[in-house]
Amino acid sequence: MRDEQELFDRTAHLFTHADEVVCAANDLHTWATMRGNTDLPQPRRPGVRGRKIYRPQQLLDPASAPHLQELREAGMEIRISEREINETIIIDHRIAILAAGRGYTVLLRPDLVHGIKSLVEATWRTSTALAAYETRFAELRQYTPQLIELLASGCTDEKAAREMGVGLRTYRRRVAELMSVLGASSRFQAGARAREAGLV
Amino acid sequence: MRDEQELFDRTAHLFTHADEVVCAANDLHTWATMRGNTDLPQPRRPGVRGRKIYRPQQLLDPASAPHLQELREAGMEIRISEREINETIIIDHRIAILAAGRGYTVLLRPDLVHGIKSLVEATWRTSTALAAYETRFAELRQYTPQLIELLASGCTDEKAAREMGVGLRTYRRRVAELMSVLGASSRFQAGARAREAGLV
DNA sequence: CACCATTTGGCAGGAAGCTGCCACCCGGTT
DNA sequence: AACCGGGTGGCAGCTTCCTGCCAAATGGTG
Repeated sequence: MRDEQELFDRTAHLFTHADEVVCAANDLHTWATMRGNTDLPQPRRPGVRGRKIYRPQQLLDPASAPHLQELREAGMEIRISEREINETIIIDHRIAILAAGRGYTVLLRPDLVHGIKSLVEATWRTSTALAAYETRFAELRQYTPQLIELLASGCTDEKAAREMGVGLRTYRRRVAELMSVLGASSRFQAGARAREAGLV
Repeated sequence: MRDEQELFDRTAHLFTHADEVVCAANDLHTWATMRGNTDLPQPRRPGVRGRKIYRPQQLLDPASAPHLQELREAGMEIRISEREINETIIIDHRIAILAAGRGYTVLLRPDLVHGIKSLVEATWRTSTALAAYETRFAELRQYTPQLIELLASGCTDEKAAREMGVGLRTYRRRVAELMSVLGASSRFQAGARAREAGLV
């Protein structure tokens, strides 16, 4: 298929009957169009499972916030992947749609779909729930990157504080703050969670 | 294709001319057979890049050690993925081979291959270099899962040591050992790397 | 059993991390 | 000017973490 319109026209019926949809997207654009035409995966029927994988950039883009909100309200599970992902949709374990160049390819062969599905599932598992990101990260992202980088570099608090031109007390205060935000009670835990959240 | 033999017969020439091979396998069996018939990806020509992704189980299986050794000597890059992966080979960005059920499928369409490749690359990136594992992981794995779990739980060393029925000194020794394996000089860093390696 | 290597864990002393207290500086308000 | 809320950072005292040292336990070997 050559463009989104064609994809949309020919797959809309698949979505309306789907019991399970997994969808990975590098940018909102792809599915935004579809959504713009008709709220595609929505309205969703109860008992239907929908999952989406996005990239962190989406969270920083204010324009996409409403869309995410919409999806969440529709009961979608949303995760964020730090890794580059290929645009992919999998429907009911039976149908796989891959973005290829600027067209799309629909795969139906069960064995192929299964293979692709297992790859997507792997990405899903290594991704982070949106909630873990969003909750307090938006406001955190402004001043913590350097802090986390220093922490992750493994140097002592003293060096780190000097590095960011701040007193030891202040540095530690910020670490404590960060840990509280991450809900961590040890630095190891904090490190794990930071990494989990893709902040490292 | 229906079985390994057929796959082997029909793809051998691809390997001998390949400049880059990426390969993911859940068990050695798949490619072991091929290797048994003729040292397949080997002998490898200089300048050729070969990458393989395995599962941690391989490291525990003594039978596979020689094979891994062989691959490494052939200059293969080997990584370990904590995640379930689908058997996949990608040759020169042009050809993808997927295991499907008990047969195999060879894909040639550039767009499809590219899509699959990006998925495999994502898995590659989230995987851990064999070296990081093997060095001391084989023997470490017996008691580190619990250790990491305790560390990640955020409790103090004292509680953790009691929890795993071991002296405080021993517990800390193990933590130090783990950190050394992870190449971390702070617990935060260790947490981040452990998470990165999928050990959490 | 005696002998060895390895592992364990208590102890001690030091390094790093944590936090309450408080004085200080700064921009905004009254 | 006096006042105030918020961020800063030195200090002190405490907890936690780190590690070298060594004695005791453990587990094979000869």
